[in-house]
Amino acid sequence: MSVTIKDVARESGVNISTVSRELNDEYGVHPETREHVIAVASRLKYRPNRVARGLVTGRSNTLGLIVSDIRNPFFAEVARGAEDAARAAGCDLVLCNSDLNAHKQIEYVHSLLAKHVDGILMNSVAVLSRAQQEDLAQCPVPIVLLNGATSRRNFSSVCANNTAGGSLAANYLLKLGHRVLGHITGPRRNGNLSDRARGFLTAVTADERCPPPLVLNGENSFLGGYELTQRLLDGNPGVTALFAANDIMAFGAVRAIYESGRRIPQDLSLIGFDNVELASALHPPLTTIHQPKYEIGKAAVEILVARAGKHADRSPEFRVLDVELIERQSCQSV
Amino acid sequence: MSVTIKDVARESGVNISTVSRELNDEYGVHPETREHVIAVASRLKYRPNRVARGLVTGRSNTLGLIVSDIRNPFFAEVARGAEDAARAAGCDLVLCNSDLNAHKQIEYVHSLLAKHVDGILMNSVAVLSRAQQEDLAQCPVPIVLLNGATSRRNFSSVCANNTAGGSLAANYLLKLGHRVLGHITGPRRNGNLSDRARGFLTAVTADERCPPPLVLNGENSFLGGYELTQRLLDGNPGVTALFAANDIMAFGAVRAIYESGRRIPQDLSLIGFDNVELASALHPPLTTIHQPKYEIGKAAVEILVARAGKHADRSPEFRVLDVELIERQSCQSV
DNA sequence: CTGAAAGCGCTAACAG
DNA sequence: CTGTTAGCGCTTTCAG
Repeated sequence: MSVTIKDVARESGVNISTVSRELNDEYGVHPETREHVIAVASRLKYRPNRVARGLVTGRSNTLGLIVSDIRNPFFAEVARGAEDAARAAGCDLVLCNSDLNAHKQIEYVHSLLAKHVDGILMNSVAVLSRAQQEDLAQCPVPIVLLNGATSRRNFSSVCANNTAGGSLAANYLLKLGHRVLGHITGPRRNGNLSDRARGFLTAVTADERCPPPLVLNGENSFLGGYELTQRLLDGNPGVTALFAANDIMAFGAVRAIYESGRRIPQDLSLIGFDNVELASALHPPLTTIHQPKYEIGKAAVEILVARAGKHADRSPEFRVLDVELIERQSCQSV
Repeated sequence: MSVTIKDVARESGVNISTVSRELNDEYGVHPETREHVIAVASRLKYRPNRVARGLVTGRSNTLGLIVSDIRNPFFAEVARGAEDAARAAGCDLVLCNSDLNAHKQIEYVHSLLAKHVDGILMNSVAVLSRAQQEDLAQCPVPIVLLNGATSRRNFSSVCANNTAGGSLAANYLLKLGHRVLGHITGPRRNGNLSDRARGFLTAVTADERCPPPLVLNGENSFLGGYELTQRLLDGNPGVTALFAANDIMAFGAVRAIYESGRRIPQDLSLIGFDNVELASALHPPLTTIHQPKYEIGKAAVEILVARAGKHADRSPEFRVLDVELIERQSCQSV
C-alpha cells in the first residue's frame, strides 16, 4: 500500500486533521508544526489520495471532453487547448470519442457523471433527440458545447463566428470576380457547418450577378470532400470557385480537382475553413478561414471551471470567437 | 445530492450490502430480490458512484495517456486506438500532453498516481534522467511505453518495427535506382526515429554503389522538415531521393522541394513514414511506410489492462508490430 | 441468501 | 493552533 495521511500523522506525532489542514489551508497551522509535517511528508514521499479527497469534497478535479473523433485535427487542436487550460486549473481531462453517435454520447455522459466529473465539454448535442437534450440539461454538472445554434440556450457554448466566416469566404470569392460558386459541406443540421453554409449563401444571394450557388451535403471527411467534389464538377463544369466547409473536406476536394484534370487555382479556386496546420502544406497552399481552435478549447474549459462546484453560478455563457481570412495560393481572380 | 446506494436500499427494503451484491456479483442474490432491487434502482435512476467504489476497491478504472502532443496526427490515432480499447475494458482515459518535457512528464505521472489510475501509457521516457527512469520503474502501477530502444527492459512496450521500416524505405529507393540518398529526421536519441535512421543507414551502407547517405537532424515537425530539406538541397544538389522520418516532416519537405523549383517525383523522390490520413491527400500522394498506429494504442491498453490490479503479473511485455510499404506517387526510378 | 459492521483515505465541523 | 469525531458512498468480511 501507498503511504497515507495516517502514516504522516503518526510519524510526525500530530493528528491527521493537522496534516490535512497543512495540506489545504494556508492558515491555522503553527509554522513550526507545519515545517515538521512537511518534512515528514516529503521524507515519506506522501501523495494525498485524490479519489479519497474527491469523495468527501464532492469535487473530482476532472473534466470530460467528448468529441466526435480526436483524429480530426480540429478536435485535436481544441483538445490541446482544453487540456492546457484544465491543467492550469488543476484538473484532469478525460477523453471520449463519440463518433457523433447518440448512444455513445449518452453512455459517455453517464460514465463521466458516475465518476463525478466537475464539468463536461461536448462538441455537439445535435444528434440527440429533443427528450435526450432536455435530460442533459438537468445534468448536475455544467456542460459547454462547441457549437452555437442547436444549444437551445440551455447550455453554455463557445464557437467561432461560423456565419461570418461563411460570408467572408463568399465575399472574397465574389471580389475575385467569381460568379458561379459551389459549396461542399457535411450532413444537414450540423450546427457549425450549417452556419457556415448560411453565411455563405446569404452573401452570395445578396449579389444579383450570381446564380444561386450549388451546395452539396455529404460526409464530413476527406473522402466526403473528394466524392462531393467529383459529383459537383461532373454535373456543373462551369463552376469557377469552391468553398469547402472545412479543410479536411478541402483536402479531398484537391484530390478530386486534380483527378478531373483541372489546376488550382488557374481553373478552379478553392477555399477551406479551419486553417489546420497542414493547410499550408498543401500544394498549392490552401486559402482558408482561420478559426481559433486552441482558444476555443481553452475558453470552454474556463467557462466550465468557473461553473464547477456546488454553489457556482450556472447561468449559461455564450462566447463567439472571431474568424479571419488566410490568403494563400489556392484562389485567383477570374 | 444524487441518489445513493442507501436510497435504493431503503426504497426496496433491503440492506445496502444486498444492493451492492446485486450490482457486482452474478450469484448470491435471490432472483426475486434481485428483480425488485433492479426495478427500484432504475426507477430512482441510481448510478453507482465510481469514486466511492474506487476508494474501497483500490481500482479506479482509469488509465493515463501521456503523449508529447495530441495535435501530432500519429498520437491522435494512437489515442483513438487506446481510448477504444480502454472503453471496451470499462476504463476512462485521461489525456496528458507533455511536449516531451521531463518536468511535465514527471508531474503528470504524479498527478495520475495521486488519482490512483490503474496504468499509464507514455510515448517515451527518453528525456528523463537515468535516476528518474529508475524512479518510474518503481511505480506501483504498470507503465507501457510506445518505443522500444530506451525502455531498458524495465517497462512494457509496444511499437512498430521501426528498424525494418527504415530498411524498407532504403531498399525501395535503391531498387528504383537511386544512389545518392538523403534522410531528414528529428532530434538525436529519439527512440523510434533513431531506429528508423539506423535501419535506413544499414541498408544503404550495405549497398556498395552508394556513397554514405546524408542525414540531417532537426525538429520533429512540419517546420523542421521544411528547414532541413532546404538545407539538404542547398548543400547537396545531387541528391535524387529523400527519406523523411515521418509524414509530417515529409509534408514540410514537399514545401521546400517545390520552393526549390524541383518537381516530385520527376526531380526528387520522397518517401515518408507513418501513413497518416493526409498522406494520400498530398500532391502527389505520398509514398510512405505504414505503421499500425491505431493498433499500437489498442495493444498498449490491452497490455496495461492485463497488468492492472493488485495481484496481476507485472512482467514486462514487448510487442513489435509490422510495417508495410505503401506505394503511391512520390517516388519514381531514376 | 441477507444483514450488521468495519473501513478505504480524506475533509470538515466542533470542541478544547 | 490542534485533537476528536463524523461521515463521503461504497465493498467486504463475518455472522446469522
